[in-house]
Amino acid sequence: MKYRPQAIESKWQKAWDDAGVSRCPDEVAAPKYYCLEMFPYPSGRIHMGHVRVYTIGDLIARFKRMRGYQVLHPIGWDAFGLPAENAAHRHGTHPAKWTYENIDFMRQQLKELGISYDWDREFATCTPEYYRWEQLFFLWMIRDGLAYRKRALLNWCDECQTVLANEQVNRDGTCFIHDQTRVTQRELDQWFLGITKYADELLSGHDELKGGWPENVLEMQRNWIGRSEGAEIDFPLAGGDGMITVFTTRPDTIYGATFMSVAPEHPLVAKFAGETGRGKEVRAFVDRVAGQDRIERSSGEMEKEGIFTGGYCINPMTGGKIPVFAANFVLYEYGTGAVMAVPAHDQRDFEFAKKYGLPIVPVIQPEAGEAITAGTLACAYEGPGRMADSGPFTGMDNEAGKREITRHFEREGIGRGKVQYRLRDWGVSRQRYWGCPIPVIHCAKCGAVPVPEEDLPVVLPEDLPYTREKGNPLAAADKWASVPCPSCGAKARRETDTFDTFFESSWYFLRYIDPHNDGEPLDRGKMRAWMPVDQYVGGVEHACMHLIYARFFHKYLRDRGLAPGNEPFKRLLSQGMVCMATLECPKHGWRYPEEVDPEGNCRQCGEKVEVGRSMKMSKSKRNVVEPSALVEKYGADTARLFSLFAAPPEKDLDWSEQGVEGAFRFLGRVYRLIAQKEKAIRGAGRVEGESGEQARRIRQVTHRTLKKVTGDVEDRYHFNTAISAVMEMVNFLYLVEESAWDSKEAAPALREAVELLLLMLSPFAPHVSEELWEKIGNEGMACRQPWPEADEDMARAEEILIVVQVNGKLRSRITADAEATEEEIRSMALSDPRVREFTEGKTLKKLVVVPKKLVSIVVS
RNA sequence: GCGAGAGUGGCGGAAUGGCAGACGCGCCGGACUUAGGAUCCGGUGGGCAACCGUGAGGGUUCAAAUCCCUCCUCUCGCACCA
Repeated sequence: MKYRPQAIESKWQKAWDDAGVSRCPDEVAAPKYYCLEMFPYPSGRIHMGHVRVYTIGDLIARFKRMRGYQVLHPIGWDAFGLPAENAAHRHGTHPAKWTYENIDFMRQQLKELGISYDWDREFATCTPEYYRWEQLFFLWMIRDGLAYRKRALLNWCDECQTVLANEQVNRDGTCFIHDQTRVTQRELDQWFLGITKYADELLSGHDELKGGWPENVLEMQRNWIGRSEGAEIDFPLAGGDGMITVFTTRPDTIYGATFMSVAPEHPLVAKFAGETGRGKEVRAFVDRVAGQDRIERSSGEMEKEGIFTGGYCINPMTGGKIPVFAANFVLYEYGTGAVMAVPAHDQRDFEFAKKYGLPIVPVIQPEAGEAITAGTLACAYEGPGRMADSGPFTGMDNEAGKREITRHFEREGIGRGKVQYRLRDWGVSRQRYWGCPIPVIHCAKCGAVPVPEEDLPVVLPEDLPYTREKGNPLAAADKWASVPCPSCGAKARRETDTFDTFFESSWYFLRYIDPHNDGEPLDRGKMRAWMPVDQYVGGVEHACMHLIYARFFHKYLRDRGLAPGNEPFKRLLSQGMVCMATLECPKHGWRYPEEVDPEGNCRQCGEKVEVGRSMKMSKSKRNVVEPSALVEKYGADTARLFSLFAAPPEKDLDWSEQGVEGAFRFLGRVYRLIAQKEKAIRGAGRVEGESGEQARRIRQVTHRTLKKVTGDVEDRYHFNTAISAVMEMVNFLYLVEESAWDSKEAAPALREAVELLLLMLSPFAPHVSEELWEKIGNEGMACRQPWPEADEDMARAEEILIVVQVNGKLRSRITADAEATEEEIRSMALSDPRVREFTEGKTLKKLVVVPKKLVSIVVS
């Protein structure tokens, strides 16, 4: 009767596979449900984070299948990426070989977990069958003006020999992979996707996602997109041609603009400095600021400083001549790289003005309190108010003033209303080998020429010797790169950059619907049938990049008539990280398990090791747990149960070996309970009609548990409490007396209890549930049974415990008939002896009856 | 600095304004046993008690872990955004 998961699990994995329980036909024969977890990067082996996310997804998929949905639950591999190249450098292998070997290994690991994927739909993004279509999308984007080429300042890592996204730069200005390498700025020709064209819709689309997506993810996306409304204003240069254009959210304060701050990189800085003989000083400042890199410059703690460039411009409203400063806090990439400075109403400008002795002119007066003057201001007044000293706008409410002044700019042709985004267009070029080739040919005469559609795919040559230490071997692959220009036929050269790998992950969820279509990327009919993804599960670290890029892609493909609906992911579950408490030695800092002896002392110094802070599992911290070892020791069901039980899905999960033991013990308990009673259960009849008190009690527990579990899984996604409810039910069954199992009276109720227990457990711990389902003589597989409906009448209690409070303190508990009226409960409470002790001789002030819950009495 | 989230026993966590600490871990005790680190059963917030207890302080309410205000700490995201 011992629970031995290993034999059980391989048996049922094979049986499910043979029966095709998770295969999903294209034709939708029942309500569809598309359940998707973020696909893995094939880094070598799966880690606990994978176990967690795929277990959550599988629980939902299996539950929905039992609920009668036709569930699409696919898996694939996000297979292009830098780690493959790094591994290739280290081990002298080829990125392709490394990747495919990892996929084979990890596929096996996922299968060992019993995750119910439709493996027929599996694909890896590094195959031409997949990436050919994104090359096609890219050609469309060029044609639609959405993809364009731009010379741009970009983050550059010398070690990677490539451009990094802003998000790939660490806070300290180092590369996210090589944290010893400083990221520098480089100007390069790059391909960009015009994601900002969709900025407004990426924001307004949130209305559709509310309720289905966690609020914090929406908030992060809002901040990421960073919409601000304002105006662009042209400031003419004093005594010369040209102007400086600024963006401001406060056009109402323009009469108070007393100087101008521009980014040190702004071309006018050098111009002014040269013209006015301040070149040396200014250049020294600019060089110094350039040495502080971009991340540092925008890091808050940095001292705000600037230098007068020698130039002036004209405030177009006051006509005043105002000095132009180069300032380290102005970012060349944001807005226009120039800011009109209004020290009276912007704290940063205020500080700057104080530091450099620049005039402060208040132009907004608060409605209440004393009028502000330059002399009395201790800090900038950034609140609302009435405009002052503002020509014809004086006296106007400042919000109305924003609109009126902007209208005035537009009439005069000196400015315009503008919406500015923080979001920037997506640079997709990477100087990497292991990625999807950008389908473009560069010709000396014709420029960048798109590869004709009929010549797609541009296949990444996988037979290149992978020997270069740095940079992109594609750039050295002359044989591959030399081609005639498609337009003029002259000798030309392929683009040797590849796409950012976020390109692949931006549309894979669509391809799963039609993964083997070699005639077109997506089939419109199937898209309509299967989109959107009903439930997407993944880590919160993708809140901004992947989830915005994917939404953007989906909207673009929608505009091309390929993808239906406005949003690809209806519901999102952001699961927390898997963490592990670190062991801390007072002398040596954190240790990992093998550095600590069985008595809990540091092997190096013998000091007692303490349990330290919980940190995300990662190789670098050396606090990882190998899922395979876990499966080998305890079985997949235990690994799954533990990761669902230890924490609610959206919170971080603290790894605990003892917690795993607990999950294993529970499954053993279920196994023994049922295996021991196998015969009795097989022999028991079915519940029907009225039954005795014991049977009723058993059925009540069963149906209450079922109700709770169904609600927790379906509506609340509280998987941990669903499991605890099942545990309580098992504890209850252990306490049912032995004889009941063989009694004619109670045995049918116990049989029902066991059957429903196994069905409830099936999405959580599918293997052992299946085994026991078979053991007690049921036909068909547990995972294919419909999810049982709780019998409300059975679940209802006939007697209810009601608590009684006197003056807010709990004083007594009474049991009342479930149907008792408020009046009856009221008098029961008042006559209860325990209650009377506290009310005797006092006046009743108030009495509240909460039906079926409590009575609250106030006396004095 | 801005934004979001969190803070509950020795630990992970329960509790949709209504019995704080479900369930699990750990610990303690008992049973069974040649033996137990297996299994089964029981106990387990603090306090002798009245009572006290959900980061601290205030408020709303018959009733607050939950709602409001102030503050502290932690995590995450953004980071001088004009």
